[in-house]
Amino acid sequence: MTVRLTEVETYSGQGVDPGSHAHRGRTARNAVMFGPAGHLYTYFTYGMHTCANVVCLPEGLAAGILLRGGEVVAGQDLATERRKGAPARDLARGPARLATALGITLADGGADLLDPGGAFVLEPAAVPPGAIGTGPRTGVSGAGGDPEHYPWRFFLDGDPTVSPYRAAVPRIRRAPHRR
DNA sequence: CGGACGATCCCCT
DNA sequence: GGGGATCGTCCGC
Repeated sequence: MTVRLTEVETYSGQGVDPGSHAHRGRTARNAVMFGPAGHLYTYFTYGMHTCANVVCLPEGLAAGILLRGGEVVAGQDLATERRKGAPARDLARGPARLATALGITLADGGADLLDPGGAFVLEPAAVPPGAIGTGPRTGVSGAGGDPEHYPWRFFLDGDPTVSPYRAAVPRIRRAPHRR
C-alpha cells in the first residue's frame, strides 16, 4: 500500500512553537520527537484518532512533520477496507484518515521510516517547481494557529487529496453522558 | 453542499 | 479533571 503525500504541517519544539506537542518539553508522550530524525511519532487525539508525524532534527531537538493528506497510489483495495469503503479521494485525505489507510496505530510510534525493511518506509519524490502552496496550520488553537507567525502548512496546490482548511474551534464543555 | 455537533480516551496538570 | 494537530453524520438550504 503506497501513499503519495500531498499535504503536511511542520511543528517545532524547543519552546518556540506553542502549537507543538513538544512545546513544554519532553514527556512520555512526545519522547520520540526528541529522538533521531526519520522515525515515526504517533499520537492519539479526540478520543478516537491516531495521527502520524515524521521526526526531524538530530537527537535532543524536537520537531516533527504531521502527515495531513495523501493520494493512495497503490494497494487501493486494502486502503478501502481499512477506511470502511470511503471514496478513493477520501482514503487518506486528513491526518487520521491517512494513518488509518496506512494501518498506523499508536503502537507503531518510534518505527524507523528510513529502514528499507521496516513496516513503513518513507521515500523522497520529485515535486515540480512552484507546485507547493503554504498556509496556516489546521485546527491549531492559540498562538500556534496564527498564520502570521506559523504559516507552516505545505501542500500541492490544487490537489484534490489536500484536506480542507479548518480554523481551530474553541471546545465547549459538554454535559456528561447520561442514559 | 456546508455548517453544527457528538463521539471518546490518552496524557499532562 | 479536562483539553485536544479529527471525523462522520445529521440536518437545513
